[in-house]
Amino acid sequence: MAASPAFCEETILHPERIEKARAALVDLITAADLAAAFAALGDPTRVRIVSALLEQEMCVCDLASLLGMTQSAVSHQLRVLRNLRLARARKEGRVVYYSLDDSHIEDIFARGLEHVRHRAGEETR
Amino acid sequence: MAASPAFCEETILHPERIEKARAALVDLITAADLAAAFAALGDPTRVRIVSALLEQEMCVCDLASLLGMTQSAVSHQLRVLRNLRLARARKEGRVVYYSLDDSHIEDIFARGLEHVRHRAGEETR
DNA sequence: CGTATATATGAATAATTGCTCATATATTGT
DNA sequence: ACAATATATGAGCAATTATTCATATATACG
Repeated sequence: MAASPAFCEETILHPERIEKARAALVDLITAADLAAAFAALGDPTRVRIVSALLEQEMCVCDLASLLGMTQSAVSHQLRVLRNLRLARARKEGRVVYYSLDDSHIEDIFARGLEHVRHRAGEETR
Repeated sequence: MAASPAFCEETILHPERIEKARAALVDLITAADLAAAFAALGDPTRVRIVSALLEQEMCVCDLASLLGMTQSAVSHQLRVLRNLRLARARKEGRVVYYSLDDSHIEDIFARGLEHVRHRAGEETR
């Protein structure tokens, strides 16, 4: 017996901490979903899009003009936000208006801003 | 006169919305900083590390054991979190204990979890 | 119906990134 | 000083991704 698992050859210093952490650890699926949601905010272009949509809903061509980017590039990024339910599309004729999907996004964005502005006040090195 | 800017050939549907959004739009530097912070949370491994650190501070080898990953891989990811001030290192002899750097992170993480769990309740397609 | 406009999308490419392996640094104990 | 241990780090590779270009879809207008 004692078939030691081949996938973990690591040293263990605090078994009780590992057990405690294992209870709190998010499962792989949740971790992947959560990472995907944060990754959607992990791009400067999408951050700027979200900051614009915080103010009001906007159509694709206005966003492209605002950001100084091509319609195609903006559309691709909007799809990312839409697929992850960070943004929502509303169609009116041939114009598609995008807005933020739920209030979680505004909260998360605001906290993120607090974090980087707090960090900006530190001397980094 | 009328030197039309070469970087924006896009159509404009609502000039007043663009002006309003321009006032709210985060600048490029802030967008990059914010995106970097979110991108740090945009990886499943780092999400799991953060979820473990929500419970208590942990050393590198315990984290490696918990996650079933090599010490090197975990150390690399911890550096990302540390560089962006999401995690903090405390050295005690040869053991380095990591913890979350500030309460923003816990808030952001919790809101993110709400978002994905809220989404999980929807029928996606 | 045909033309123009607003948006979406597929393919291709360049840049970024997560992990592994090997090795370096730092600390403890003998 | 030497060996063992905990962590950090540089190089390399495979996978992912942001943008561009070309084109497709959809709606409005004549």
